[in-house]
Amino acid sequence: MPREILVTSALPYANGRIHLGHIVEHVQSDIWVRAMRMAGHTVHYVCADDAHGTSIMLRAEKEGITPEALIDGVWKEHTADLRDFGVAYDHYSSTHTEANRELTYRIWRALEANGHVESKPVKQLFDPERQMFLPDRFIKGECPVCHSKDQYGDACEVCGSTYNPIDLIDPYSVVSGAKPVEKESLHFFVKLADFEVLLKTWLQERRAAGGLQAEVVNKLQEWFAGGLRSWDVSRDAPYFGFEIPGQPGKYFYVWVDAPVGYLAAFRELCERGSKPDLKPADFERFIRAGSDTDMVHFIGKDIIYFHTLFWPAMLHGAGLGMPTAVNVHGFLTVDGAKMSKSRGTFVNARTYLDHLDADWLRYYLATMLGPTLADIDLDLKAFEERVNSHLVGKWVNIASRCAGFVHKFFDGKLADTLPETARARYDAAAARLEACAALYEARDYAAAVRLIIEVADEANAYVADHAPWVMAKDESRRDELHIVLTLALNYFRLLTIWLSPAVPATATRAFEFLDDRPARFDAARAPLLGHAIKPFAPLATRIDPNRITAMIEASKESLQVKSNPSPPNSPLEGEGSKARAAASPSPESRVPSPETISIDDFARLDLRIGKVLACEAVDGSDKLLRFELDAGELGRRQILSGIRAAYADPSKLVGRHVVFIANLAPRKMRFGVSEGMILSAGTGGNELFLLDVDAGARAGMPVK
RNA sequence: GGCUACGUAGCUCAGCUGGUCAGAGCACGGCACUCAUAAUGCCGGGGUCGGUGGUUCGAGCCCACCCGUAGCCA
Repeated sequence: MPREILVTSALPYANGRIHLGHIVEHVQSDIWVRAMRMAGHTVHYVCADDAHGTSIMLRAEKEGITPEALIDGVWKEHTADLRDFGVAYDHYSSTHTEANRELTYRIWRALEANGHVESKPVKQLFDPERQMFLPDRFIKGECPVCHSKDQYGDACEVCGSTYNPIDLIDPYSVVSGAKPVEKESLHFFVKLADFEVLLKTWLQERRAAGGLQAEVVNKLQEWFAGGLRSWDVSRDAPYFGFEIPGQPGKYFYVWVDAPVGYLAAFRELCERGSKPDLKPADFERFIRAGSDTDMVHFIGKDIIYFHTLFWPAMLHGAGLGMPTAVNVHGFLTVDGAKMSKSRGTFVNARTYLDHLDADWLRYYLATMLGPTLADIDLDLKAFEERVNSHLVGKWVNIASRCAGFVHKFFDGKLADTLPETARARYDAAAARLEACAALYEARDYAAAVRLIIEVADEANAYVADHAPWVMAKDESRRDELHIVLTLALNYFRLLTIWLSPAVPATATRAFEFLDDRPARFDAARAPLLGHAIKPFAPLATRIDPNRITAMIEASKESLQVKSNPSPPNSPLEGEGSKARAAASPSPESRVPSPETISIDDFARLDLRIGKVLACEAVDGSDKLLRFELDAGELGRRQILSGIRAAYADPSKLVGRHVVFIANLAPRKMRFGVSEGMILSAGTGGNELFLLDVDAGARAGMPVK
């Protein structure tokens, strides 16, 4: 039964660029939308920039422009990035629109009228210089637990503890540097507890219907167990956002109007009349309670809370329909680790596009994406191999190896009919791939692609078994040859149809070659016969690994911010590891080893693993860094180490493991006692590299 | 700290309600083929399914504990 579905992706924040983490989500939803359309459903696909909040206000100020100018520029960039990744929104709006203001007000007034709003005074830190309340992330100070300096107001990055910004020692405003003062102000709250029963019912019902993943519901049970607190939805001026009606100086917290932005974008789409199947009146039909249309959200696991508690509660409280599904995905890691600016694995969408093809990443992501919220890893080597092998070696290769014969011997035309055995073969493959429709719908793209590639293997084996290049030499076998080529190219068409949601641009080129434009999965049921194809041109090229390397290099943020006219091979300028490797002496030319020592001599050294708890430059010294190490059973160690020239940003070292000598006699220095020595490789100066240890090692472990 | 996931061949992952479940792809080795973007086909080596106990006639699959990883704690 065809459905009418409104699909959204989480709104990217207008205070930053689109990066590969965002792309996972937009590609996931885009593939879903394309697949659902090909299955015959009517889908409306919208998104928007999330344009409000303190961060945007302050950044605009810093750049000396209005917030409107800032978000306008970012919008242009975001939409171009997404478009070039093949993500085809019907409409991409912004939360800073009149449509959104109206809808936000409408929902708010309904919540108020239904008695779901309360107000009470709240004490918060206030910047007396800037005359503004400070969000947690805009206050820094010393951690009340481990006493690390310069920690944010919500949590300590060194010891991981969470606290209230009021508990920070010596807090200061990130905005002005002033010492914040406590100040009271009236805040407005949505009484979430009013919706507890409703939400529990909704969650169970959605879970049963497949609209929510079991893991998500589990997660939410925790929050229910703790009781639902009222949700603080107001912020005081100055704030870039919508003023609360009837409350001058009070603004809606950005998380109120952000999800409403889904609906506002959809309303704009309805009113714009750009889609023949959508009229202005459809808006109310979609959003009303009890609508038979669907609303499906795609989000990351970090914002589950907002979309499964606040958002449905707001909608219901305002008398509107709740979401049909909230599909949650995990985070993207690169080469098994969190994206890192210094390693160059924090890649902006545009940087990727400057070096690589969008469909390559879309394909790789499709092979990794499943219905769970497991994180997905972009393994750069696997990415290269899989794209080259699957896309070029298996899929496109089928067309590439057959096209020449068809043009040479048959004037570019496929056979008019397939004999029974060949037809049976086609039908079996087509029937097998129909399972992909359900897999796409269930967001198990990885399973769908696995199936498709299995059939591609089958197709290549078929070609190899029938060896058209042998038949081609025998004029009496022309008909036989024609059949083999026709079936092989129909395999190719079949695969292309099912692959097209994942790799739309490449599929479009493939269909141009076939001179065929199937819009539905249904088209795969009947093979293409008696049909002329176009000359073959390469549909997809292999990934040159150098381009991946170039992309990573381009993404590296120099650790050394200040421009230091250093030698070209400075390790701090974009790593330069290859340059160093090339410059290092060959094994043959190595300096002769110093005299040998006995195992006992070595045993005298107590080498240990230490975890860096804190690291900072020592005031008054231009060489020293002060380390605080977790040495496991040995407790904590303070070590002063002269490697500052090589590690300009000591905070980046916090959390990593180092190797140090634990039984070196403590040494009193001008800046304190150093209890050991941290090992690093290199010749000194800025040519120093801390030793690393493989994952699994723990603080305090002996090194032997 | 509490909670929630996850931990299967070198790499990325499949393994449905416990009973050919020890698998696939890539990588690697050998052979074949030469139509094709050195693409394709066939064969092969490789894992005590994180660890330890337990439930069961039988456990990657269920339970407990431990270790490791990730995330969440409004």
